[in-house]
Amino acid sequence: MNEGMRRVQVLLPFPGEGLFDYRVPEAVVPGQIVRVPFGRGAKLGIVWSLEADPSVPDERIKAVEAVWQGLPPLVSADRELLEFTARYYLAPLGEVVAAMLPPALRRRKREPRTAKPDTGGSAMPAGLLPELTPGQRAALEAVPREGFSVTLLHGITGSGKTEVYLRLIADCLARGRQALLLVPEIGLTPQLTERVRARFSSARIVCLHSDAPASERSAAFVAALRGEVDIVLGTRLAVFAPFVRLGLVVVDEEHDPSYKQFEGVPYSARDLAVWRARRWNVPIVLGSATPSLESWAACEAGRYRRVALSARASGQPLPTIELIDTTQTSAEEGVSEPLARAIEETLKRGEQALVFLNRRGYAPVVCCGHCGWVSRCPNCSVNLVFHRDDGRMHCHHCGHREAPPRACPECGALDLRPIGRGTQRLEERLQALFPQARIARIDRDAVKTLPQWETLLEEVRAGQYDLLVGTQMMAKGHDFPSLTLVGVIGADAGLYAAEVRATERMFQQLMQVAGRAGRAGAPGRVLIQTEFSQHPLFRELAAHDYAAFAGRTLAERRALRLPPFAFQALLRADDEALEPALAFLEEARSAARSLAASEARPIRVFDPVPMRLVRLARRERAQLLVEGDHRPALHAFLERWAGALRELPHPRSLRWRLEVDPLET
DNA sequence: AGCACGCCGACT
DNA sequence: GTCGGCGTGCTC
Repeated sequence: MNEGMRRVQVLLPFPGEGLFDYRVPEAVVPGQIVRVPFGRGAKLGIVWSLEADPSVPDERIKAVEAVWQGLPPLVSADRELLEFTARYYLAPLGEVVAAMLPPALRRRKREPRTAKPDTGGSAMPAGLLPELTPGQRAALEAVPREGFSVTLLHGITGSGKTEVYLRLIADCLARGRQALLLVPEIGLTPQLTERVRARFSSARIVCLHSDAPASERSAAFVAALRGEVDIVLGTRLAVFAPFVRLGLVVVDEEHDPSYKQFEGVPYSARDLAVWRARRWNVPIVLGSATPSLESWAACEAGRYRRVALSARASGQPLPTIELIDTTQTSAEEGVSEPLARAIEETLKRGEQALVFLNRRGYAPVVCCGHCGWVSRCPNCSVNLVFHRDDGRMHCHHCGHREAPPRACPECGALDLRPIGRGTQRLEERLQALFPQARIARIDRDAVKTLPQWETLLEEVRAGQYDLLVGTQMMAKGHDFPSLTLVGVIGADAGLYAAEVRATERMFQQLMQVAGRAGRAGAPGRVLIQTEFSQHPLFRELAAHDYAAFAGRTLAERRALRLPPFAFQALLRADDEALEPALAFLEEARSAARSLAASEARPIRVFDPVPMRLVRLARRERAQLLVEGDHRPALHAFLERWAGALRELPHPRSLRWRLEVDPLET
């Protein structure tokens, strides 16, 4: 081996473990960013260990192309974050580092130039700060500024959680430390981004999210690695942003399912954020009006602190929430008489109303009135949704579209009807009821791009619309000053669903959408149409009593040994047909049973079953659930099981993946 | 993931 | 007779 060179292990973004040996100059330390020859090309990697793998002969070892000396090495806490992620989610390390290194940076041939000496300076808040409410002041006093702690900031909508985050961040920056602020979706929170920028106008802030231009992501990563950043604001992928002096982590809307990654390594950014805060020994704040039951239970167990903000910052009362029993009142074309009357009164007062229906399109299915034929997707096990705008039937899962047949393909009858209702049909109905009203429909079909969305939000705020029809896009934290009425249609879907988290989701969504009503001026009113007005969920919702909902639901989960009182992993398999997928899972189950037998603590291995949405994009899907009451024990089992799974033979066309802490089972 | 090599269909 | 399909195998 060459003089002055040593052999080290380099971690590369790669589908497997990604650890390869290279020769490097003596001075190299772990964490250093290097560019290495790989195959015919080259890759960016991280010096991982000074211990090389002796089984690879020296003559096969290449020398690194360049050590990017201008970049400080990734600190050990952040290297350990990658290792933990790989271990916890049973993913190869190479795939995890691929989630961290921005693609544009990986493509770079040369090291990025040393940055302009950016004035970090004071980075202190600019201008006059809003006066804190007593609740906010108490919350700020309750959050420790040093050492690891998890605080659940349970603040009702409009209670001023953001102001608490901003003060904590200011405090963190004042101590010369960096803050990480995670948000569910940047696109949906332009207001938060603006507020952070306005408040810390002299701070170095980077935004990290998957829609950001590649070069921007790359530059943000480099700046963060160099410690030339005060605040990292971003979506789930920002949980991997490198830090050099992290001082605070904030996860806004911590219950939001978009913290969960589905493609690639199936990680939960919220959970990793907590791990990261612990490793860095810094406080983390999880904020939500409707916390996840996981976090709520952690408070009950004394692992997290809970701080409540229970009054609106404006002093406004919470909206009144009333139910409309649709078994008693007919809801013609979806809009009941009491709701129609309430909308009319609202419009008369010159205020805005929102009707929430979480189903886009015109009608969820087209049906033959003669033989009962229904429009099915050829690729998925779902009905095709009729859309009025292009007059075609759409699959909301695989994107398939087709024109509706003139006559029934089964019986030839000329009696095809759109059945049920989506936002387009609701809009039509509302326009018929209120011909003068200016209606905006807000769903993914009407709002396709971020600029479009921002323009529309602006127009709504400027009062260019009287009546809004929207899906869950509408539910997330936007302020509409003259919106005083919210109507909810078709809220019952989650109520008796088999999904463990269906009611939790539904409660969260209803509470979020209810929070849109009456934020600035007049008091808000929420009307919910339901067939199940006696369900306790609605009583709790009407009382704005999240604690009651959480307490009742957690008691149910405890009794049934469901999460968060059990830990789960889900093995999914898909293939062109269902049988091979089930056969693979059957083998996997046998392996699991024999491994589980030798575990000290019980591991429950369930039967392979077809997934609820069994066919998706021409593939048939099945799954197998395993559960344990003790997380370390489940993990010990999962590690052994994952090893066995990799040895299991299966047809080439079959794909499988193991998901730890699945959100949906 | 890239990017080779490697054996079977329609074309300048 | 070639150009090119993507199956599978490897990368320190």
